[in-house]
Amino acid sequence: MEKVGSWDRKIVINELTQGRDLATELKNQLQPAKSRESCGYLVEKILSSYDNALSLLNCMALLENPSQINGLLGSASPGSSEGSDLIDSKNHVTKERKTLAKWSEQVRLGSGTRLEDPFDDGYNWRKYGQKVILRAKFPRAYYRCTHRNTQGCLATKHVQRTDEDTSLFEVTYTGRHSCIQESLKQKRGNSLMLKNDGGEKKEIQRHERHSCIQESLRQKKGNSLMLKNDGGEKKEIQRHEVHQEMIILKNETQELDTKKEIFSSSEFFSEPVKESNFSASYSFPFLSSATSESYFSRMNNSECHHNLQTSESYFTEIISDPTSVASSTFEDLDFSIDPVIFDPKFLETVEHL
DNA sequence: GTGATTTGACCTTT
DNA sequence: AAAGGTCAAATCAC
Repeated sequence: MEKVGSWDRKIVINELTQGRDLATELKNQLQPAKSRESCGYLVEKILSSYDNALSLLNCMALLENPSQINGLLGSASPGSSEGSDLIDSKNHVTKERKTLAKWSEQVRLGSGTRLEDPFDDGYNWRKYGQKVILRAKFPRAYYRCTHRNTQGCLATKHVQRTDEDTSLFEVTYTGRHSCIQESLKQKRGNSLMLKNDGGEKKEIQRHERHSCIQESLRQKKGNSLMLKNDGGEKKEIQRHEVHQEMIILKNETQELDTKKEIFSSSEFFSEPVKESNFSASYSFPFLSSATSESYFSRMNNSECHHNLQTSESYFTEIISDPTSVASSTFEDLDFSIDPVIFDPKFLETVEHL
């Protein structure tokens, strides 16, 4: 456990460091009054970093004290663990609503705008319910993220048409997205393509690049990737440089330099509508279609993976194979992680989710 | 056939 | 206990 703690600590330190850096960047953005959208994106990233750090700290506390796991995962009694998922008598999962991030905004339906347009916030939502609200003329519609099952994203929202102004809608969001959205990249442009062994392409959004690269790196067995600018000039990044991208695992200053070199801040945080002058074509021969979906379906209800945008697959591999932890997963990395022995009761609990 | 929506029932929160 | 929130079977759309 001790080793896991020190390993996770690196991730937490990195998340907090990233949050600080993003806050600094936001500060710089605010000075010349840059676009609202880029500022909003930065805020989102900052909050996400802090969420990740806090979620990790919660998980670490659990791993260090497995006796808490019953309270977290199995008990239906409210208030057993802050922000945790709970399982009710019918094995349903409910979230303690009061502990989730919640905010609302008002959206006006302009003339010529289709009804669904104001709610197209770039994320994919799936309607899961509608409810008549007391003293409200119009029913409230409930949506959750389409990627709830596949990526374990717990973001939800509800949309309520206001009584006074029928063109005005109040949209209340609960929980931030921990998923990678397909639609956002189309809206904002500056996408890049990932190609796997079979030639199957996967497009990723500009702001998703870093996490996506990290995800690809986690899949191991890669030697290089290619960057190509508008002039067709290619730049190959070798595997040892790729490792520098893994700020999640190695919190060193040189990797920040590498990141800046690939995605210079001016381009990375530029106006979303502008096309990037540095389109990238990545080829990851090691990018497989393997996902942690089976894990998500089992771990879907655990705070341990919620919001762990950058480390969920680590937990996946650690937990899914207790007999060969770490050494196989990270065999090509520049560091080693000592094997971890999990409490069998913990693994049993996870299996039953 | 697959994925999204509808809707009544059930659960949680206050 | 009432109201809000979620689930899941039935239904719809493609």
